[in-house]
Amino acid sequence: MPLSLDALERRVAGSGHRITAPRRTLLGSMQQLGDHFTAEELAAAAPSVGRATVFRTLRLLQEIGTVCQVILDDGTLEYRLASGGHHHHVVCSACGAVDDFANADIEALLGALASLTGFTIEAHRLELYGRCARCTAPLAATETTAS
Amino acid sequence: MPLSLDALERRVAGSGHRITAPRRTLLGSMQQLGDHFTAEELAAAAPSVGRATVFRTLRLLQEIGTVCQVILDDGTLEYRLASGGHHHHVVCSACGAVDDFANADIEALLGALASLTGFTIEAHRLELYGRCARCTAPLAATETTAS
DNA sequence: ACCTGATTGACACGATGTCTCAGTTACGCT
DNA sequence: AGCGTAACTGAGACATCGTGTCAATCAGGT
Repeated sequence: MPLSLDALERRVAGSGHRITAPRRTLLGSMQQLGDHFTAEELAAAAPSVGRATVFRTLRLLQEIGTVCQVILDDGTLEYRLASGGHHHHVVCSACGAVDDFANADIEALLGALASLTGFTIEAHRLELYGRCARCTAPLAATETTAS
Repeated sequence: MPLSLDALERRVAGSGHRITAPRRTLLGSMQQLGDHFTAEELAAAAPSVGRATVFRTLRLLQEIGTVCQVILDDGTLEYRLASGGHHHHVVCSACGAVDDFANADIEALLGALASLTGFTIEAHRLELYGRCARCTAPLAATETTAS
């Protein structure tokens, strides 16, 4: 749990938005849901909050950089409390774990791609899919463990 | 127009699927729609084909690698006749142009990221957003691009 | 305590895609 | 050429995910 509820609330307040009971509830639920969650899971975890508010709050938190989207392998969306700053995701296709990473090499590569394509790159998405260390190991040893 | 209708049909047939009138219609419409199109545009361009079939065919063509998805900046999906093979997209946020590119450096970088994250990378998505050469030029004249 | 705009919940709506199912069709086989 | 069968199709109901509307409520500066 890298971010306290307090810190999250301060981020909301600091961005010029109000701290309300539903928002507090949602922030708390997000922490309890852990690493990553769908909008639906969040709505289910906070039944006292209206669906529209769940989506509105998710959008707000994305705008202020407190939450980020993860696009899964199959194209579905999950959300995740962001540690902050620009980063990318690695998603384990076996256990669903999501990790962040930021890599200067990628940003450098984008510069090269800019001249290659003639585009001025303004933004990008990069998502990696694979198996995390924990899920790779048992697979190599005995193929029975998984799924 | 790199791929003839014939070539497209042969790809479908070659993958063990039938050539039917709706599929032929859709392939033709895709070519006429040009570079990239939404499912809805395709459905509108081929009104004789049922909506379900449009989506089914898009899925089929994705599976056999004839069509690929482009995730736009705002998260919406477009489709595109794939030149084939693994590649990435650059999307112009001004005119909507979509370009492909494949880059060995990226694949190399993924190897480095694998050891960095401990993941075994199996797949990835990379989409770039920016302005194509044509859209960058007039902008540079009037206003200096930043960020 | 008061004011006022931000926020909310309920629900209708919209966009995008899938499922079902009875009817049709491609195409390998004879 | 004719047949049989599994693949395919269209129509429309349904599922999922998210947004718009609007009257009621609330946070937080004064």
